[in-house]
Amino acid sequence: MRSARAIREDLARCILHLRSGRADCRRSLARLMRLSPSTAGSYVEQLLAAEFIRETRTTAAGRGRPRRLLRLVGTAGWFAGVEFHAKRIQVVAFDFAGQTLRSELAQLPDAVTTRQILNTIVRIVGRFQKDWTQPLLGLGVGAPGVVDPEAGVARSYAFVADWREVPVVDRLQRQLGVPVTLENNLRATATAERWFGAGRQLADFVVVGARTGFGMAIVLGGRLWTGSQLAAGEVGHWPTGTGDSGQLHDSLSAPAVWRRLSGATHRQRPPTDLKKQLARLADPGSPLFQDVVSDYAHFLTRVHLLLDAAAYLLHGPLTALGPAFCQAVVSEAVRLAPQFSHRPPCFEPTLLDDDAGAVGAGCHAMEVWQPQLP
Amino acid sequence: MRSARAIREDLARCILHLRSGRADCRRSLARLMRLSPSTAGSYVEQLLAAEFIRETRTTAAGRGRPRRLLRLVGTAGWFAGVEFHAKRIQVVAFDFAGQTLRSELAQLPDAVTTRQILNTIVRIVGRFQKDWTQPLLGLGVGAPGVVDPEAGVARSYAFVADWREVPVVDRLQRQLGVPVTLENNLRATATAERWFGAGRQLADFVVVGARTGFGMAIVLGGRLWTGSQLAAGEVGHWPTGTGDSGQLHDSLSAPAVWRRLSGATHRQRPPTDLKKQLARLADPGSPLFQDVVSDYAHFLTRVHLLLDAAAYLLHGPLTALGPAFCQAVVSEAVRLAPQFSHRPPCFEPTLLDDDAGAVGAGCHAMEVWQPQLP
DNA sequence: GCAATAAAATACGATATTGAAATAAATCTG
DNA sequence: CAGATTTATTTCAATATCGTATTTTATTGC
Repeated sequence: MRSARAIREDLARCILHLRSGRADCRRSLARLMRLSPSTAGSYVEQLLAAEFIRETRTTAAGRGRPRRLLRLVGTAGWFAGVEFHAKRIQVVAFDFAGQTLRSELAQLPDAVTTRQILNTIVRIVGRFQKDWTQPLLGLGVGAPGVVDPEAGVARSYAFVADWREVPVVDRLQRQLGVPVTLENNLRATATAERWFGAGRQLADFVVVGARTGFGMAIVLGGRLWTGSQLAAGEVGHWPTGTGDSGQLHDSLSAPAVWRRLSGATHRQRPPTDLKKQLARLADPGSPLFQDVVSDYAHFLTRVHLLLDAAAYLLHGPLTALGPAFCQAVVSEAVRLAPQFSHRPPCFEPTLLDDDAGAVGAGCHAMEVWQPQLP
Repeated sequence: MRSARAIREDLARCILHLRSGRADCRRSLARLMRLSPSTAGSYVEQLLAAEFIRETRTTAAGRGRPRRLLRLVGTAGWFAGVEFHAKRIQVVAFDFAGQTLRSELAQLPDAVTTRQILNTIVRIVGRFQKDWTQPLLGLGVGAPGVVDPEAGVARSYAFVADWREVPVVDRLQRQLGVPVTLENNLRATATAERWFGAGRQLADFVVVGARTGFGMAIVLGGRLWTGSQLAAGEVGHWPTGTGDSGQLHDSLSAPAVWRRLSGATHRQRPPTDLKKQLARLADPGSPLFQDVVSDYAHFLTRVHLLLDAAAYLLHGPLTALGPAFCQAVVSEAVRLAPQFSHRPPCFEPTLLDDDAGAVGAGCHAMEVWQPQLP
């Protein structure tokens, strides 16, 4: 016999493999999970009985007996994902099969409070719940700043005054009555990449997040690395140059790049349509542009020499600078570290939308969900 | 039923837990491996029958029934570990319980060839084998340069002319008739830290290797990170400053630091007793010393902001500069990144000896070994 | 000294997973 | 088109692991 918990875990893993497309029939499940074909068959039978999955047609591709394709039943339930920062809150919902159902973006008032943020989450998700007859299976939250996923507590975030030691999971779980997971928003973005973006093919990659600040989320061997003090990827504080003048935040964040390209002063606020403005300012020939490229290349070179990840995915407004920007950065990196020439680092703008953080947060909820069987 | 392979793996894990001291009785084994008490008992019974472990006395610590302590039988066999670079080769042997049996250091001739290196390994290990009646259970090799552990092939190493695509594992396995593992020598050092050094308590740490070159080995979540192109930790190629002048090799490696402290020119060869010379040159008050400290602090700050590892362990001749050096680096790092002040990065000289690389290589062999039961 | 308490190890029936062989369903081959 | 080949699934007896209850062996308190 095996513990009921272990079996639930295995069944949940089956579902994750089917949802990701890594497996699509009994045999591929068996191969992926190192199970015997008979065990995979028995698991599938249970999941079929519980109506979590359904057998679609059998497709004959190639020689032997065709596979009996398995697909998740979308109507078995849905997951919600929330991501926010001081100014706005993004909520998405997708069904059991991973299909997006809804997406909602709400602006937050100036000087927003912790209370207001949590209430907004509850209100929007509650509305989704009311509009949907199927059960909400889990909610994932991607919060800015320092976040402790294990404890379910958001530790700190500079841009919301009273956001300190917020027991997000406890609070939302109580109010919504569903399992809640918490993760840093940039790391949630990395999870979205792993499920729906370039990370589907990659075991290890880095998300480079250039927004208000500048940070990184690191996935190595398929696992999100949060750091021993929950502070991995805080490269925005890297000192620039050898002196102790500024930090990378001041030169590589989205507002900083906008200022550098537009010639705006530090006092000028970045425009609300930052992406559009950046797209307009992108001129690969200009020395200002090349300065930015050079700084990014120095950064990329160092990170790639240290981590040797398979890909570096750029998120945030700077994607508006286009693939030419990333290509220029890679070229410059190869110049800085000639040994890269053999296989240059893969630094690319993300293919995901702006709701990637919310989607990724929902993915976290999806990853921890487990079926409850009779 | 379970596959014989899966059971062998579980039994091997039992032995690793017992050797590391994480477990010392049936119950603690069950807890660590998430087994039922009865299963743990049955495993222990098998290992006792095969004489891999032995029951020592029962110690009563605390209330309830005292644990029946389990210990590995040292005479069940032994492991060998080899580490080398262009100039010397280090071989160690330790028994099944992890006790060091022998250690041998051999100098290599100038312009040494691949053939000579492999022959030397075979000769020394063969001699060990002849002197020892118990069976050699595995040999681990820690090779310099780029190494592919999965393929068992050493890809390249600049300082041995014909060291390119060397099938180390194949070759040695054939000649010695025992399982052979291969790893980069600095990463092997990290494995030694994990088994016998500061890494015993740590799930994630970084080995900073300042020798002829300057590099890092990264352990995250207990797993050695080799990089997607086998090139993780090659920070020696980091460009220094924002210009494109030199790289960290030129300022942080052991010979470089010796030159900086002693005022020697680039043409002067570092002395053979580098450690002694460095110990003599260590003067925390001197501006030369503080320059080195500053450069190390810049490096540590960046790495710690990126990785947030629990510890950074300095290996190589620079340990002769004493703990004062590391403390100075940490102080300077805290000055560069004030957010560290709350919990400064742990940067310390290793407590292991110079044979750490060889020991770690042997640990790799130990980790992959599996019992063969009737 | 004798219950009460506590922790570790063992006993044993129940059962989930396994390996090997059988079966199923397609393509390929001559 | 029949048989060989290939791949996927199912069958079924064998058994390793589990959960629970029980036993063992110590300390503690009265």
